[in-house]
Amino acid sequence: MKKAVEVSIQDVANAANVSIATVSRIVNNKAVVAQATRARVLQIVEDLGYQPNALARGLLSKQTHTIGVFFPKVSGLFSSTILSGVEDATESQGLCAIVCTTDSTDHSAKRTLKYLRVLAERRVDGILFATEALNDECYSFISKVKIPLIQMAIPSFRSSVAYVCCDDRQGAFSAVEYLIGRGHRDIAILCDDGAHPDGEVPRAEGYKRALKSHGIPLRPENIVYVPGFGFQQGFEGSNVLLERSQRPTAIFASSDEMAVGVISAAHQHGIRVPTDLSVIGYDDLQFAQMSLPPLTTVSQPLYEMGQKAVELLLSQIRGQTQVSSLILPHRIVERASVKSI
Amino acid sequence: MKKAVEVSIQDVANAANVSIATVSRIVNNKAVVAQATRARVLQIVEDLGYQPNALARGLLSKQTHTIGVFFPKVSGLFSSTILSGVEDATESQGLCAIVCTTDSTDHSAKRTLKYLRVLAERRVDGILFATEALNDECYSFISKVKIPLIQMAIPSFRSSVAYVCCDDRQGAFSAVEYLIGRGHRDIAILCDDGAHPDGEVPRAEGYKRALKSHGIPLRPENIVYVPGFGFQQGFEGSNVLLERSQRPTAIFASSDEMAVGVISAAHQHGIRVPTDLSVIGYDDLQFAQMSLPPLTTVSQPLYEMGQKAVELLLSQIRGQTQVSSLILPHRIVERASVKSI
DNA sequence: ACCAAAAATGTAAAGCTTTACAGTGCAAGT
DNA sequence: ACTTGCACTGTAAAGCTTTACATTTTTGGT
Repeated sequence: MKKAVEVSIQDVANAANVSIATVSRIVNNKAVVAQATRARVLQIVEDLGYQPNALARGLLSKQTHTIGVFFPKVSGLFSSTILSGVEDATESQGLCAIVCTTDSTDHSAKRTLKYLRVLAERRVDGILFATEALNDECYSFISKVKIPLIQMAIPSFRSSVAYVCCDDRQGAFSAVEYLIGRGHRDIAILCDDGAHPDGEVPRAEGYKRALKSHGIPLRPENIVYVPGFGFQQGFEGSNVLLERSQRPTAIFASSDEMAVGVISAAHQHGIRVPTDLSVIGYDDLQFAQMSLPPLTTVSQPLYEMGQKAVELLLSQIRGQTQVSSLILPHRIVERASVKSI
Repeated sequence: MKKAVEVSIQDVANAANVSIATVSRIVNNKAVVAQATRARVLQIVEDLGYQPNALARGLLSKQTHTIGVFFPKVSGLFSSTILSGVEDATESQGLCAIVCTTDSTDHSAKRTLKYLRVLAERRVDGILFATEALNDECYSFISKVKIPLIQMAIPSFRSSVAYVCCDDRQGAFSAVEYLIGRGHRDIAILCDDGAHPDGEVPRAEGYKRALKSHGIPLRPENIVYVPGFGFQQGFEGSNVLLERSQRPTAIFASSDEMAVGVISAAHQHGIRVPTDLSVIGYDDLQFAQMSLPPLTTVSQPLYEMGQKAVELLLSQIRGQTQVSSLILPHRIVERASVKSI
């Protein structure tokens, strides 16, 4: 489908009996032009429905006002909340955001690399990378083509790439300390075994520290690793905990989804939450309020994270200079899934 | 930040001692070139890290391989599931998707119009519009600039714009019929009062028809309109139903979110679901499985909807000819929130 | 009325591709 | 040896802007 009539700056210039330079100046409000001319040209722009061609502009200015945003998957509240922040920020800054999904099952990062190539060809101004540590091949590509990059929701172990996230260790620490403050001593944790950039599991670390700092001995069987952050993982992972003779009084789940998995499993075992078992989640996604009982959880400011990431990226794009990372504060939001004992 | 070294086709041509035409031919695999030349040039492309400039390409070809995707908001499972389908389809077709949020509270559609202008300047190949009926100003803009357009998840009342969605009336009919089949007679519906393109509320229509076709008299107080599809609306809207002396035995909620709102409200009233009250939802979002009890609901293939919409859009882009709309099938997925009586 | 300076406008190049058309060189047919 | 045709490769235009620089017009001072 050939676009019907592409009206160009030349057409406007002809119709107005001026040169294209003048039209350009008027459209971009750049230099001073005579009032009369301006009015006339503007009228013609209107009549003809002239739309400056962003491609030609970008070709010249070497700026596309476009960024790419990567998520492992986009169909989930975690990603989409971040994306929402990103989109609001880009919109208000006059940028466009291209969504890219990395497909975390694809270990060779083929899809990511393909996207990266495409974005490089499109000369995007920058890239936001969420949740997943960047593999080496991808990273070296990005640094070769010199596209500004910010990581979101996960710290970067490469000093050359800035990030914005929360301190998971601290968040976990707070969560466990909260439980301890409510009188719990036998506390289990459900966490993802996914490899963190540092090779550790920060939420498990925070858990251990909280216990230690309160002089509570660590029962190794209270730490259960599961493959992922989903409902299913929470459900299955908690079964082993719930079937134990000496059941923990509280479970710290590494995500809200897992937490509601735990609640479902408990329900199936006839264990009441929070009467018989306390549960605390992580993230504070929308459905934390919607669960029964409403979930007490560690709130991460995901929306702001998206916004801030755009700001950081922008200052990197404009400033050239390496920008510093940002650790956003978490906080506990108390609802009804934890009982004091 | 000026991009450091933009290596162009000319650079490659120089390094290889050929003309840019030859390089272009090789890079695009267009015409036949000598084996030796091809190899040499390819090597140099590699060495120099040449990336063809998509802007220049687009300028010439008048195709950007980019589409814009509009949602009222993106931070919710409904939108993000559709988006996921869209993204998968675009990725596999070598397109990029720009996400645009319309901000449904903005009745003048200022944000939408701004985005539309931006997308027009970028010469996107097409536009996908989800969930909301296009207002007249936006529509006339789109048709003026002749950008192919497909609507998703909501039928269009303009014959010139094709759409892909489910039949809500039918879906509601199925839901209510399902309840009737389980012995329910006193069935309430909770639905959004938002203006539909046709000015009717299709899910309420389906509800009425189902009742009628089974000879069940309609109790007007069993239809409650609420402003929106959220948890809160479900919660509050159901209160009036639950506090009635003669409580309905089943509630059909127009969305899963509303349905879990209903369940929460019921819980607060000491009413057990499904023992004392049956609830059926709509959409089958991720948390329908996660609720307690797991939610029986009308499943809409949102992911496929996104995929199909891309296909439709693409055939409109390529084919020029007006494409036909698509009604996707819904189905009931039975979980545990409805009891037979 | 004339000149300098200021204001307004025009010219042309550059930015990077693709592609129609025009070569060039060589093998094969006569 | 000459022509034909083929396989390759090069030239240049076009696509749409922005902008440095050049040119024209206007203004205002004397």
